[in-house]
Order: sequence, then C-alpha cells, then structure tokens
Amino acid sequence: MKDIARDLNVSVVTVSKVLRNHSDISPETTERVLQRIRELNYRPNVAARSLVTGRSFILGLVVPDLTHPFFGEIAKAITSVSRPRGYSLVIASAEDDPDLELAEVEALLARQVDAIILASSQTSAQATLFQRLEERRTPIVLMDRALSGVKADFVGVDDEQVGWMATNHLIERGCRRIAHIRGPEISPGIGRFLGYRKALAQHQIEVPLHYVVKTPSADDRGSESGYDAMRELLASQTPPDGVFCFNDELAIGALRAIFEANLRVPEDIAVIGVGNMRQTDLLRVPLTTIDQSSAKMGEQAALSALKIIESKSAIAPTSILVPVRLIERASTAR
Amino acid sequence: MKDIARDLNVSVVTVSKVLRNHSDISPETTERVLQRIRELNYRPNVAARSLVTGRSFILGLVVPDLTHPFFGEIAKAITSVSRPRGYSLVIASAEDDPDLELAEVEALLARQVDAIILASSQTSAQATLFQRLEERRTPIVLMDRALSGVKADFVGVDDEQVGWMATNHLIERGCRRIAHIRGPEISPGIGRFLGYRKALAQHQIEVPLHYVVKTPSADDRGSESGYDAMRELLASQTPPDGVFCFNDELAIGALRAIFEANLRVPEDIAVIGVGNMRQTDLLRVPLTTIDQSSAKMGEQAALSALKIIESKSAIAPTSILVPVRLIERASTAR
DNA sequence: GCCGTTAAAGTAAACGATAACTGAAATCGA
DNA sequence: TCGATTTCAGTTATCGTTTACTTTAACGGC
Repeated sequence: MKDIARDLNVSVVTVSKVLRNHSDISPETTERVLQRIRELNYRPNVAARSLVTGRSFILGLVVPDLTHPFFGEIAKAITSVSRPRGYSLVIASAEDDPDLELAEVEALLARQVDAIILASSQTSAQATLFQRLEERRTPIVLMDRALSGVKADFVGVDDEQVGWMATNHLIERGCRRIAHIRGPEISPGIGRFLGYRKALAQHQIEVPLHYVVKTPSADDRGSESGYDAMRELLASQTPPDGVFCFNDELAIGALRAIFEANLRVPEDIAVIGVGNMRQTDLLRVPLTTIDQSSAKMGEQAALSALKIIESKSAIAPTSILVPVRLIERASTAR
Repeated sequence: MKDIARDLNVSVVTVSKVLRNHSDISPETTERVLQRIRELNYRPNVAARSLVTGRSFILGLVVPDLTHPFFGEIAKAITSVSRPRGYSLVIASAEDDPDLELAEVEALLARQVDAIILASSQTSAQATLFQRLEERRTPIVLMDRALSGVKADFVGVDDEQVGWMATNHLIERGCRRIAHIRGPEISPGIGRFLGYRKALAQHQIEVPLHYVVKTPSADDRGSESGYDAMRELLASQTPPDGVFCFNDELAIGALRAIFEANLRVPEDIAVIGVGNMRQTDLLRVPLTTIDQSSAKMGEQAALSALKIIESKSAIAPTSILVPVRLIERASTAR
C-alpha cells in the first residue's frame, strides 16, 4: 500500500479508501489507484486488517464428522455463500466427541472467527462453551441439531415432521406393524421419534414397546448398528412389516439384516430412511428416504451467520426450518 | 497482555516471552504469568501475531469436491495432524473447475496461509498459479493428482500400480476380455490406464481399442457416466468379461448397466473399482475395489506441508506414495 | 576489587492496515 | 459577495504482538 501511495503521490489512506470503495475519493484517483493495484497484483494483508477492525473474515464450522457427505455438502454450501462475500471457512471435525468439540470451538474463538456454525455432538448445552461465546460476543448458528436452552439461531429441519412424514408414508403403503430404529438422544433423534408416535397415534395404530430400538451409533458405525437393531426386531414374535430408520446409514444396515433373513423388501418389510445419501438409489433395493436439502441448510446457516455479523445491534435469534421432501423408491413400493 | 503485564508489574514483552516459552524468563515469573493467563482465560490475538511474524498458522486445502467422502476423509486427516500443532485448516471446494480453483488459491494466498494443499482439477499446471505461489514463497503440496512440470511436494498413490493391480486381479480371476472405463486426463486417470495396459501386455492379452472407454465425469455424475460407458461396452460384438473402472462411482454405474442387461456379476462380467467408497460393500453385489488409505494421504500431506513451513531453508520437493491394497468382494469372486 | 559473563527483564520500533478527525478547495444559495 | 456546504484528500493514533537491542544486577574468576 505504501508503494502504491508513493508511486501515485497520494497517501496510504487514500489507497485504503479506494480499496473499500469509500465515497471520499474522486473517480479519477480511484481509477489510478486501481490501475496500480492491478499492475502490482496487490492484495491487502488480512492480518493487518483483522487487527484493526477486530474482524477476521473467517467463519468457523464445527461438524461431528466431515467424512459424512451430509456435512460435506453443508460445508460446500456455506462456502458458496460466504466466499463471494470475502469470508473464508475454517472447518473442524469434532468426531462426535463433546470434549473435542469444546476444544475446537475454543480454538476457533482464539482465532477470532466472526461467527461459528455448529452442528453439535452435545446432548445438552455445555455451560462453559456458551459462556465463552457470550463473553466474546461471537455469534453462533446451530445446525441440524438444536440445543435446548441456548439462545442462538438455528437452521435445520422440522424433525417431528420428518418422523411423521416417514411413518405416515409407511402407513399409506399398508404397513401396520411399524418399527422405529432410533437415532441418538439429540434433537433430531427425539424429534423424529415424536413424529413417529404422532403418526401412529393419528391412525390409532398401536405397536409393542420393543418396536422402538435404540442404537449406540448412527453415523460412523451406523450401518452395523442398523443391522444389529434389525436383527433384534426380526427375532421378535411378530416382526414388523415396516421400519422407519433414523437415517439412511441405519436403513442400509437394516436392509442387510432383512436380506440375510431371506425376507423381501418391500413385500415382507418396507424400509424408509432419512438423509438421501448418495448411492442409496443404487442399493440392491433402492431406498425410500427423506431428503433434507443439506445444501439449502448450509446456505441458510451461512446467511444467518453473516446477517448477525453485519448487523451492529443484537437481533433476536431466529429458527429457520428448510423444507423436506420424501423420495419414494423401491424399498416402500408396495 | 497489557492487563496481565500491569497486574504482575512486568512488561508485555515478558508476558510474550512466557507465551512462547522463551528461555529468558525465570521459573517464578513464568509461573506467575501462566497463573494470571489462566485466571483471565487469555488467548493471544492471532491477527496481531500473524501481522508481525508474517505467518498465519493457517493451512489451505483446495479439493475438487468436498461432497466426495474421499476428500472429506483427507480433510479430517489433515486437521488431525495440524490442529494439535496450532494450525487451522481453511477449506475450499473448487467444483472441478480450473478457474474456480485458481480463484480459490488466490483467495488463500491473500489470506496468507502458510501452505496450500491442493488436489488439483487442472489438466496441466497453470503458469500464473504457480508463479504466484513462487512469488509469495508459499509452499504447496500436491495431493492425489500430480501435475507435470511442477516442482512441488506430492502425496498420492502409485496410480500405475493401482491400474496394474486391478487389471492383474481380473486376469487372475480368469477374465480375458478386459475393458477399462477411464477417468479424466489427469495423472490418476493416465496412470491407472498405463497400469492396465502394462498388466495386459505382461500376460500377452490383447483387447480391441474400443474396450477403453472415456467418460465425461468421474465424480459428481460418475455413476451416470459409468452407466453410459458400460452400455457402450455391452453393445459391442464381444462384450468384455471383466471391467476395471477408474473409480467406484463409475463402477457402481457400470454395475447398474450390467444388471439391466440381465447379466450376472461376476459370472458374466467381473467388475473392480478404486477408492473403497463407503457402502460399496452394501451393494446388490458388493464391489471389489482398491483402497487408497485416504487418511494416510491426508496425514502425509499435512506433515509435508508443516515440514516445509518449519524448515527455513528450501528443501528439495519429495514425492510420497502411500500404499494401496486390494479389497476383494463378490464382484470379482469367481 | 575489577572486569567479563550471564541471567532476567525492559525499551522502542515495526508489522500493514483502518478510524476518526482535520484541512483545503470548489461549489452553491441568497 | 460571503458564509455554508460539499468534495476530496491528508494527519495522526491505534490495533496486539514480536523482534532486536539494551539495561541492570548478580556472580565468579583471578
């Protein structure tokens, strides 16, 4: 910047103003400065800018597991919104470990990210974490997994609706003995379970208690969990004729267990998942699923974050729910 | 830092030295400072530190497609190495678009990342890009896809070996009319193709020219491409009895085409892919594939990058090849 | 008892930008 | 024609660290 200013016989402030197209500068000067900037291929030093503005132009994203395409898509969608506005994205993978998650958030705070987008692994809000965020006045947007008792923006889907929609679909397809392979005790798991019960109640369908199976892990080892859960269900006196799985991973495992038992899908048992994972349409029996439009979630999360950053005054936290849609494939086609 | 210094009646420099455990400070003072740091939950301002040291403690990663679990795993592996050493990871998804890739690299440079890890979409080194890197003296590590004529560290697999291994496996399983569904004209695509030819030559197997099929896209729309390519192969006078696909996506598409033609895998046609994608073991016919240990690749890339950053003097670029292994499943079990 | 050495801490400048003022010339309205 | 605006540019201080150098005091050897 100094060089440019010297070359053009102006002050560095003038150059700085041009850079941020401040209104104070005449068109001619602006053009001269821009010209020289181009010639020298000059880029402002982000660190210096950060230091004085107190902003880093970095968004932090903490996800439970980057390997999962769902979160990959979200990350991609976030950058597609934030990059054009000059924000970079720092990603941290928390490996579904609340302690690691806390550490990663701390690291992001030390880096003075302008906002944090968090798909939390925590079952409940960790006090220290949100206290820190409060101190630093760092905006936070919760994604996918809501945290009770946290006043922060949230972007996700209506999980109760998801559960209801899936269960209802099975009922429409004639299933009556509908089981549910549950997800973890975080908001999506709870919401989908509630939706499941609601749909059953609406149709006055009663199912035995053991039709709801808990699983230890829904992501990393999701397919194994689903397999185990389904075996448990198949072992019961009257096996279900329809299974609503918390997500596609579990559903894939469930399918495997069903095939091993020499049962047919969907004739003997219909299966539905959630997430519209890649390749679920290429399975032996393509899987009916509910798509959460992860791209839209990512975009919304980024927009929320930027909105908070750019508004000086505090604004009341909002909750954005993106639409879901059912994708019907062979696993429920009966 | 000022506060701490004032509270303890020392200078900020002393605090700064403690922070970087400089030898100049007595144990007692060190302890007092650390104590106060803990009490105040103080974290150094990264921007200020960057400004004066010229380092950002950020690694940049540019991948062609974050959605692809392969790159998700790599990103995760990189953070697992870099985070403990105080480096954050900024991720950019280039959408397989060379221009976007260039723009993303520029953005990372403006952010003064300490090193860039690049899985390039480019078919050949783009002059301007590497000139920029040269000017800025920003170290770069190439991943997965080597770029000819670029003097930079490289981490990947021996793609010729991959191609050879896959083809050889098909030959061992009794295939003689072996086709290859090619990947793009970048180093992995070329290497695997060469390996394919080498294996055929070694066994004096000749195949018609049209047994090698090019595809427009191997990732995003990989499954469709594989499907189309396989249909083309099936339409020939003497269809192949074995197909080596550039990656698992293509292989999945190929499988679909084969099933649609009412042929059996592996009895009529054996299929092998590369990448060990999640869920390929859950397909109608589980897919034999070659695993590239993406986690190891990511770790190595991070280690290379950190090594270059931390060594003052320039070191000669090295090439690190991580081992591959064949995972045999039903699609070639004959 | 003097001087050189070492240990521990401090001083001042710099990193590269921006923010909040201030100043000078040009323009304008009555 | 004169004061009031407006337009455009410059001055100065500051952001929170680190770096290179300096200071001070204590110590030890001869």
